[in-house]
Order: sequence, then C-alpha cells, then structure tokens
Amino acid sequence: MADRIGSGGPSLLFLTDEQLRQGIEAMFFAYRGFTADPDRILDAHGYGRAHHRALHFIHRSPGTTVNNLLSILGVTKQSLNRVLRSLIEEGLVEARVGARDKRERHLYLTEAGADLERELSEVQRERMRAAYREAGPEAVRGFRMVLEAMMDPVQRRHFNRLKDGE
Amino acid sequence: MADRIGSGGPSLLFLTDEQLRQGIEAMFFAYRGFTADPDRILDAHGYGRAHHRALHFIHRSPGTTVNNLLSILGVTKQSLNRVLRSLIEEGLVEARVGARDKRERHLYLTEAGADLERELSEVQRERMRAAYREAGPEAVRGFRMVLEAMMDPVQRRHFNRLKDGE
DNA sequence: TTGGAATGTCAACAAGGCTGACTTAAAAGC
DNA sequence: GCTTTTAAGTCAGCCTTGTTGACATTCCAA
Repeated sequence: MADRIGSGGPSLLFLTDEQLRQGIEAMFFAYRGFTADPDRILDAHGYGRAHHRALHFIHRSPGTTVNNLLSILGVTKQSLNRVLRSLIEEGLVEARVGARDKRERHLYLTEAGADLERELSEVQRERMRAAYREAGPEAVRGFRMVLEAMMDPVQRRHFNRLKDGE
Repeated sequence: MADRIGSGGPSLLFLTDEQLRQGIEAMFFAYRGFTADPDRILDAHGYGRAHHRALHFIHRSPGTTVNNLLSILGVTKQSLNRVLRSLIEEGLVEARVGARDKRERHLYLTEAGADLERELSEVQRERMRAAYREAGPEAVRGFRMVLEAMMDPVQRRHFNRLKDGE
C-alpha cells in the first residue's frame, strides 16, 4: 500500500493496478449484496431477476413499448418475451395495443404487479439507503459519478433519460 | 453529516426514493459496462464469466483451496467444479495436492492462465481507470465507501481480507 | 400496393446456477 | 484403532436466462 509510485506523485495513487483491482472486487461483491434481497423475494414468488428488471422498468416508464424495454435491458426479444409472457399470464403486467400505432404494445403494471414491484424495490432501496447513510452524502455523489463514468455510452443515455423522467 | 429526520432539509435529499432508485439504476447500467469488455474476450476464447471469476481470484490468492474459492464466489462446489475442470483440462489452472493436508487442492494459474487473466483484467482495469480519471480521486473514495457499505457482512469480510493481502 | 418495422412464436441450444446422492481419501477425535 | 468429519470430486437432473434462426402476423408509410 506504499505511497511513492515513482514519478507519479500522490495524485496518481488511486490509479495503481492494486487500487483498480480493489475497485473491481468492490463492484463484484457489492453487486451481490445489491441483488441479494430482491432475489430472496423473487425466489419465493417463483420469479427470477429478469422478471424484476422488467417490473422495475415498466414501473419506471409506464406505457413503454416492448422495443424500448428491449433496448434498455439489452436482451433479445425472445428472451424478454418469455419473461413478459409469464408476467402477463399471471396478471402482473398488462399489454395494451397502441392507439396511434397498433403494432406496438404499451406495457403497464397491474395492481398485483405494482405490489410485487413495491415489495422488491423496497428491500433494494432499504439496502441502498443504509449504504448511503453509512457513507454520507459526499460519498454518494462520488459513487454516482464513478458509476456513470463506467457505463457504455448507450447505457448512459438510457440512464440519463430515465433520470430526467423522459 | 448528521441527517436529521425531522424537517427533511437538503441533507435528506440523497435519501429520497427517487435518489435511491437512481442509485439502483446506476448500479444496473454500470455493472453492464463493468463486464462488457471481459465478456467479449471470454466469448472469443469460449469461456464465460464464471471462468473469469475463478481466474481472477486464483490470480489474487495463488495457492488458495477449492473450499476457500467456493466461499468467496458464493456458488456450489458442483458449479465451481464444472468451471475449474475445464480450466485445468485446458491448462490454465493447476491443482496441487496439499503438503500439510493432502485432502486439499491448492490452485495456481499456469503461464497460459496468467496470460488470459492479464488480458481480461487489463481491459477491465482500463475501464475502471477511465472512470476513476473522469470522476476524480474524491469521487473514487466515495464510490468505494458506498460499495463497501452495500456488501453483505460475509462478502465484506472477504473483500477486506483480499484487500489486506491475506 | 408493397416494403419494412414491430411484435410474437416455435425450436434448439448453452452457460451457469441449483439440489441430491454418492465416493474417495485423509484428517481429527474418541 | 476405529469412527466421524471434512475436502474434494462426480453423476444425474432441473431451472433460469441468455443466445440463433426461421417464420407469421399486423399494419404504417412511402
């Protein structure tokens, strides 16, 4: 952990391979914690992470189209369709034919879907809240900055669109 | 930083549901970026993320036992074994019978294994380095603090052990 | 009217999780 | 010394979630 990295000086300290590796491991372990609580609930309901993601983004953008959801999630339509079908069959999601463009399906959570989404997001937000509280507001700003910088440009666009409520 | 729970002043801003949801989405999108580069390389070699994780932690703790790796990765031995077997068969990992306890297998990267690990970690570190550079050292500290606070206690122990080079 | 876009569906396959049952070898404990 | 426990490996089978490829339907728009 020694400082002096040759000519680099202290401003480069956080860019040593060791520091970068620690960042990588932090992402790995933290992501496990991040998904642990929802995973338990999903399991009890017989769903998986893919269902959670669909519920989350439909909740976030009610009336979104399948295609839009596809590009946010970055999976194939076949993969999403399997998940979406079970959510629709079991009454958690409603797909309404588009008024303007009847090819499109607009997706909405039913009351039951909103209930499950709330249950899932509650535990996940609780974990995030605890972490934010423990780390403090300044750390949270840094956390958000690094995460945003780590995204692919396409993901980053999605992220900022959602953030701005588009 | 004491966030008073009363009046909900600006110190509570970062704990609103909206802020927390943005944190959740940031984790989701950033994790995709985080794994994107290694995934491409792995794919070209016919390996998957599970192989990457094994290579990473064997590199990190040369001579680690299967059981230890198991508890770091948090998967079943059957699951790890499948991955490990292919890595050993293809000459990327070597398993040496323990000297003190002959039941144990100590895992090491071969030269070929170290080569692939380097290739993988290089692109991942490069992404992390770019993100760190863009966000700045102060942000990096916050990033690390929040991630660590988000881990389950067990993961956090693993993380800190690795960090301290145990 | 016709091309192409949006959607849905079928089939097949792979990675990587899981459980359960069982073996082998060796260490530990009585 | 004998028994139990532990570390590791293996077989079989299952699930979720990702992938390709092929193909049908609907319907907007040029």
